[in-house]
Amino acid sequence: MLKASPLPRYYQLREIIREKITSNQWIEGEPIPSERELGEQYGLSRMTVRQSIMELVKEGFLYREQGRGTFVARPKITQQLTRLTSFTEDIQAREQRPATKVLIKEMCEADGSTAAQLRVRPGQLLFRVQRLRFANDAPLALETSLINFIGCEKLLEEDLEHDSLYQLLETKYGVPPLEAEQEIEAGLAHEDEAGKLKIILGGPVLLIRRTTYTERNQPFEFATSIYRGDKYRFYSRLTRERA
Amino acid sequence: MLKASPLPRYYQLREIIREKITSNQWIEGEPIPSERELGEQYGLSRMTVRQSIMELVKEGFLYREQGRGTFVARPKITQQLTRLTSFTEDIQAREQRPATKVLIKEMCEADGSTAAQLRVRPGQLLFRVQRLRFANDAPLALETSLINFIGCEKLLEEDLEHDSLYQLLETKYGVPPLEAEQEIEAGLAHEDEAGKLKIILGGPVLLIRRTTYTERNQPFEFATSIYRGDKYRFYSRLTRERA
DNA sequence: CCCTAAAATTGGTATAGACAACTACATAAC
DNA sequence: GTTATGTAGTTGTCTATACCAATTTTAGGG
Repeated sequence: MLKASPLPRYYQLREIIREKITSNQWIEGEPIPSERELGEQYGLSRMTVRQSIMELVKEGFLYREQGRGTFVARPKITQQLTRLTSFTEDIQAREQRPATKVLIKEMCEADGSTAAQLRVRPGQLLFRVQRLRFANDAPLALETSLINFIGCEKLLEEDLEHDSLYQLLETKYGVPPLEAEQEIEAGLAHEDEAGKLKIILGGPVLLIRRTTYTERNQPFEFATSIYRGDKYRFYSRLTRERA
Repeated sequence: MLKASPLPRYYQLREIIREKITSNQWIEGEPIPSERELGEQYGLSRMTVRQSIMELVKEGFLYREQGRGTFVARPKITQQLTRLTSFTEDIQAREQRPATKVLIKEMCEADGSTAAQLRVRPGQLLFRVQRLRFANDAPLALETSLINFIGCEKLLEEDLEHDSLYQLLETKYGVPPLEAEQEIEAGLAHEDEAGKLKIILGGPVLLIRRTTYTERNQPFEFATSIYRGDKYRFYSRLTRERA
């Protein structure tokens, strides 16, 4: 029987199952106990067990076949790399060592397109930070973030080379990043970018534009990043409903 | 009261709600009826209504705030462009006109890395098709697919310039594409690719590798695509759990 | 031995109800 | 006027149950 108070039961069971999978206690391709069995084992109703399992199916850890059972899926890269994460978390998930150098940190006025993305009026004061990002001491990306929320000017005081911006926003400012929309395209490094990323002029780069949302579906960040094409891959997972 | 027989009730209600949103009957930022209200309206229990709503939340059509209600989200590009789709469906969602020219269609033997991806032994006979993909009559991508399933050699007889491969696999061959894992990186066009895509040598391109899975988590396709960097953007949506 | 039919098992859908956590608003107390 | 407090309404969690659909297993019959 799982304890009731701190975290929801379906959450606790989900993490227990996730642990069984990642620690290889439950073997790839093999069935896990049925919903009814798990319910009995942990003293939970079938619907609660079901919620735990369905979330892990959506994340790609399990797959189900009606009438057959629930099975452990082959480990996938995307299980680790498709959550909304900060640069720090992303690079650590890739088992590299992240580092950051702040190039610009200032307040600036929103131009037309930025204002539209962040749903503010043009001219609104935004916090702007440009950071050069490193992985294992090699420059990997040049990232420019424009951030808007009430009190965002306090970010000027923060040490963004050693503290994670997303961490600060979530814990100290009450602006948890919950969702993001990204677009990715291929481009060539211009002179300034090539110099900062230490690649040749015209080298391949990934251009990423991200709008990040917090509670109430409110966009608070619009970020433009340039990643070295030879050192960074982007991963994604797609699903389709059956007919 | 929704009818019982053909499709699940939560599915019917989900599509009703989706329609209310896309037709602007329910307004962006405004609350939709509560779970209990919807249940009463359509003769459904609260948990059934909840399932419909939760799926639309995951797709980005709605967002919820505990204690406040469920609200219509601002329309997002990713609502249309992050499902696992065929090239045809993808280009149509972007409101362009797709076309295809088949360059190679043959059976070939799996090399080591392909065999690992598709979980077969090296030397296994695979169906291989290379297609040049067009949007609005301009070349957009060069795509090479390696496909493995029992009877895949029958694909040699198919007209892959006018029929959708995924459509055929799902309806005629019993191999529905259900999930895919992709990796994306930036590169430069080589001579052969530049010629076929009608871009200059060294132009920016997106390199996409996709492994596609069908029932029982079985990989059946490994595809490598080269997209023109100046004409194609890739979209994705990321989410994060709250702390 | 093989084939068929029935039974058991599994996930899929759906219901009804309960309480908790949270928000907004009205009301009362200060 | 301002601050508590209560109340109603909302989503979040959880239970217990029932039946359906698909598959596997078992039992039986040839």
